[in-house]
Amino acid sequence: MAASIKDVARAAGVSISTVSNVMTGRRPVSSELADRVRNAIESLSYRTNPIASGLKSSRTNTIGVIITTFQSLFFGQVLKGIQDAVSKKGFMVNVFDSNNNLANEKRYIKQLESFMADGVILLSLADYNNPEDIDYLKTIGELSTNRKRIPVVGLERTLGPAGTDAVICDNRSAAAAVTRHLISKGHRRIAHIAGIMSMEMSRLRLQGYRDALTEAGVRPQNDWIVTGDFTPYSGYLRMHELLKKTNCTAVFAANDQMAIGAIKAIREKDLRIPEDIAVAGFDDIFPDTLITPSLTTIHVPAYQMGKIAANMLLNRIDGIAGGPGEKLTLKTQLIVRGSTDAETRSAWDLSNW
Amino acid sequence: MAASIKDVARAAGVSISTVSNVMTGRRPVSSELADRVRNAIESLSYRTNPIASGLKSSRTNTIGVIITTFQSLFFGQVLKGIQDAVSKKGFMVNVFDSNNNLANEKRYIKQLESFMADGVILLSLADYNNPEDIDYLKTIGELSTNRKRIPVVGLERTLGPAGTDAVICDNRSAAAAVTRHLISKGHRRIAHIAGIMSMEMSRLRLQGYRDALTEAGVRPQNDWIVTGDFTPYSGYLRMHELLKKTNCTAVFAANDQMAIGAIKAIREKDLRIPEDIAVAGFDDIFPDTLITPSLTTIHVPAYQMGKIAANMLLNRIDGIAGGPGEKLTLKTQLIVRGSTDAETRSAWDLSNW
DNA sequence: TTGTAAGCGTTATCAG
DNA sequence: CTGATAACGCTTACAA
Repeated sequence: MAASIKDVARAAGVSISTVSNVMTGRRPVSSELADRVRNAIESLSYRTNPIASGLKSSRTNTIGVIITTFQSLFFGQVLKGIQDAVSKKGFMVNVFDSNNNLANEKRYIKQLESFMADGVILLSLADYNNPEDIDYLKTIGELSTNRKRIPVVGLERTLGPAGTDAVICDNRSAAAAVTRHLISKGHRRIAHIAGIMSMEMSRLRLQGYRDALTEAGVRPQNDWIVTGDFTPYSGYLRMHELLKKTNCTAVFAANDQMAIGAIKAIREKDLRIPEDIAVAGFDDIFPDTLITPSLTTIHVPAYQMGKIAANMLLNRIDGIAGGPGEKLTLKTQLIVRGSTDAETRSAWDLSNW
Repeated sequence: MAASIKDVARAAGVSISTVSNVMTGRRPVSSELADRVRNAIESLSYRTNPIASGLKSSRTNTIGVIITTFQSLFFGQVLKGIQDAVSKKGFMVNVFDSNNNLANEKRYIKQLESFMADGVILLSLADYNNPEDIDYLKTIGELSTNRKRIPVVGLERTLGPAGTDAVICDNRSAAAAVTRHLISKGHRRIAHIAGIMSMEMSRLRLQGYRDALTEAGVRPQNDWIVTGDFTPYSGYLRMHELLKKTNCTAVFAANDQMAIGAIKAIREKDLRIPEDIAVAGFDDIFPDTLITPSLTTIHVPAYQMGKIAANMLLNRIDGIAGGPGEKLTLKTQLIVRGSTDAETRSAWDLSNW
């Protein structure tokens, strides 16, 4: 059985509060007693029991992370960033995969709440254009202001008007940039494979696509816009639809995985990329440079996003950050590769995977 | 503030023990009182506080998972399997990335221990050929038998002679199989890019490679064997070395990521694959079919591995499984693709990522 | 500066 | 079957 604070107190011949004070440093202890306590701690190899401590102080040194799927290279990077940031501070990470299902997300939030997680990083599926979800989002907002105070940081979206922290990237303008790039290559009939539409991120990317087309005097046809679920296979299926219904010369997918699926579909029709159809994605995941042709995309600093989200959260937890929610927008960057520009050749990028 | 058991007891006009008994079902309660309690629970939306409960019962409903890196597609799949298995039972998963560093692994184990995790799934870096690590491995073994009883399941390796549970794949015979395949293609001078040698998995794969060569009457030269760290970049660097030092016509890398790095190096020398040099890997991660040529490999059922490991662990936790450690070996399968066989053409596999 | 003691929300052991 | 009550290991007023 592991030694408890009592054992240490007995061994050092002091009271348990003195031991506690040595451990936490919250109150001064004379150097003589402190030494005795430290010796006892050492020889009993005592460590405070975080469960007991948590019961009293409502602190678990655990943060929850809820993402929509582990099967995403993008979130793998984000998770890594989070882990790196919090593990230095001795926090543990409880990960959950909502599997793109809001019911799961809600369940996990409750679990985290009753588990007294110290904070949550959340990629929410709730939609504040949907009346049904509004209550839930309000609940999330209250988590931060409650007596229990579980700060929440949103990933890739704000969590409602209440204004909790969030770290996002400029989806709309980035989507416009990549669409503009397609236009600059002479394309006019540009299709879009959108992501899950209950996610704001997807709507913003669609919006940016529209912006750029409108700007160029092109009226996007309804036919040009199809909706996937961010998986490669959905990109593949939707692309086959587009090939049947439209005569587009370019397609912009809301993420790289769908773009890669789209490329497969295009290939099956023996069309050349980019000569017959140009393809662009969003995220910049490592397979982009492995495929031929390599994929034009928007680089999103996923690792940084995780790291920053974690640091925002830690600041809230420590009470360093106060006041209203902060929204941090990360810079993205257009990366032109062979799928839109036959001249460009890029080597396999082997770093970071 | 969330309702506590006291609030429920007061609202229902019963004692807290009765409430507890209704919650846990550990002792019978008259239907009348049970109803009153259930109503109170409902209207106060009471959930037992797992922290407090854990303090008393030494149960946290949390399992720890320590892997060597998140940056691996392989472990992403494993994690998904674990998550799927345990979340049904209401367990949370604490993930840690040891970053291929034994010191981190040890630290995380301690953290998990004092956190009273109910169990641990561990891909350990400790080496029981290394005297320094033996004590640590003994500690791991004791974790399961201690008074605290934290069962541990090993991933990809057994955890020492003590014999805790483990789920592995038949690394040695699979490595022999892939090497034999290379031999059957007419290769004699076959190089090997080994993994981190403190990991048993790496040694077994090397062993299998030797087995097959010996069997074919080929004496592997020392030059032919180099050591990487499982990253693509290390495969790239080691392959360049091999190209300089040897005149091998084939290379077997201990995992796919290194194999892909090797392919890049081979390409840079303007050599053809598989005509000039054939390449094979191990794991079967999804990028294998995205690259050209696609990569011959050993399919390891990563998701299953995670799921099975989790179920073994849950059985230990529930006390269903008793007795000595069980070692489960998963079947692997040789997958021949274009990197060793010019005739073979495989399409992009879009499933499961 | 130090010690005593009252909880935190449960579970488990007793009597009743 | 039910209800007091004592732990579990710690933090934190409050007293000394």
